[in-house]
Amino acid sequence: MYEVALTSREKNRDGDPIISLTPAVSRPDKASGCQACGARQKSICAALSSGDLPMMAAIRSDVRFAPNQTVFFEGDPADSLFNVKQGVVKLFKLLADGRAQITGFLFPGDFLGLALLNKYSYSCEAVTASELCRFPRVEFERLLERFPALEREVLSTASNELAAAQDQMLLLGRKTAQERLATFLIMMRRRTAASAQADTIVLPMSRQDIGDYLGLTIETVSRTVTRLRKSGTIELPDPHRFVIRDPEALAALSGLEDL
Amino acid sequence: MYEVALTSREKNRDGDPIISLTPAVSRPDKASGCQACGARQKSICAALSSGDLPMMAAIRSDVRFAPNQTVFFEGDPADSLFNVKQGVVKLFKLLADGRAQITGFLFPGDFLGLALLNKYSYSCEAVTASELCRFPRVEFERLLERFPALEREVLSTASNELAAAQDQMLLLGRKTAQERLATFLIMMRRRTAASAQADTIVLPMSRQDIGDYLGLTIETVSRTVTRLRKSGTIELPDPHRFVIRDPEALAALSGLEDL
DNA sequence: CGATTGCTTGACTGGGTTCAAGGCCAGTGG
DNA sequence: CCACTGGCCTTGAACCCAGTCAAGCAATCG
Repeated sequence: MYEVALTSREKNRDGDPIISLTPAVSRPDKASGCQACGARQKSICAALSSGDLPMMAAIRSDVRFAPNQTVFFEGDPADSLFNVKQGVVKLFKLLADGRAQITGFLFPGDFLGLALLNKYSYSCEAVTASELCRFPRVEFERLLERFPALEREVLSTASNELAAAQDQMLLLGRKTAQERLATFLIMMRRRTAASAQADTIVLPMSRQDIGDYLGLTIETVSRTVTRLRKSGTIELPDPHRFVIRDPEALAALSGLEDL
Repeated sequence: MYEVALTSREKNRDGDPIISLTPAVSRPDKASGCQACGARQKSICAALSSGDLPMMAAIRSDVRFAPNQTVFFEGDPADSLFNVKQGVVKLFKLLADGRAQITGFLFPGDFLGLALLNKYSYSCEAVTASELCRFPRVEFERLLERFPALEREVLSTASNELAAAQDQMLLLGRKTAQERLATFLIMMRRRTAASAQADTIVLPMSRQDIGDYLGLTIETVSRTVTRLRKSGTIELPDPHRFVIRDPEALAALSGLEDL
């Protein structure tokens, strides 16, 4: 098993050479079809009919990652695209001195790997133990040509991400710490919606990750969480479990229209 | 002619109803073909062969906008897509209290209008007198279905914008004022590259716009410009004309790898 | 001309960062 | 079983970068 204890941030600080590790736990699994995939309905694969699914199954394989393990680094040759099947992964960019900006957290069903010039323009790391469905780029592009509905779906996904990115720019450029955290909690609640306990959201990422996503330090995240807690807007059974006591108050703080 | 003196920011602050104005100066111009279009080579239209161009020409029309005139507002029905032919336009989002975040400046050849749920998720306003090439959404989508190369090009454009958006998130979340401005100048230089005077860049937008793009106030923009000027990195023949005296120093300040 | 608009500059403030310490908990080893 | 350790989170105190408030200047325009 590879040494994966260091985060990419620390690697960068120490000036170690940045080398993409092959997955520590990899289970090529082409045999298993896509029918049984739990993420299928939520992912781009939904664009294909059951009859066409085997075409996709033929080129895919499963890869697993331990928490904090790197999927790929910014600058790596972008020869794969992925669908998240299980777990949570993060996309991020680094500055030379180690400052990090997480550009997104990806959940089951989310798609990643669009790239230009055949280089990834961001790094990807597992937040929790994760399972990704991998497609070699060349074969995937052949699939896009063959199935316009799939390409349409990818374009739709990209448009979605673009809109989310613009929201995030508004957050990073103009919102206060409290507005950022409130917005974040509401967005996470939307993603987890339709679960049994709609108002309890479990955030598997660390305070550092939340800070790197919201453009804040861990201290500010912690203090702001405390403030929301003391005001009665949220409750914290444990540091990763957020119970939203007053959704309206949270929405009012977030600068968003609705929940 | 319509009253267009108020900016959208002021409109919002004053609580006026937000209504999309029809272009003050509109010249439907379907007759003119696309062959003579100066923006053609730089835009998505380049994906179509000369033989297929008339299909596109048949559905397009020209619209002109005066400086500060609104092309569309966030929330408007997204029934058009546009290509910038001349001038500069900005895309932006507003918070309820008037805080604004510009998510992008668009130059000739740039494409805009991708939207979900048939609503624009951002507003668009002319920075300078501009001419846009307009496509009705429904017809444009038929074109996408008919010409896979065009759809591929749109997807490529969206990927590009996504990468740019991620860079901007890094800037807004983690860079200092000086790093933001240096990055901005370098990006603008790249866009204007290959012109006669490569190191003189003309920025038509106001300090307010630059601030709204970089997540800063006009005062901070102004002070930072002054600092770069006094350090000899840049020179300012006039407030909108930036001469880059020391590109390497600027790159070093920006946190970017190259110019 | 005076008035307005856009940019700059100065003085002061404050929200968020930095630096530092302490608490909590799970894992480990004596 | 308990001391020790390290990771993660929280809290406090001091600081600082960018924001706020205010004034002044140059160019444009009615």
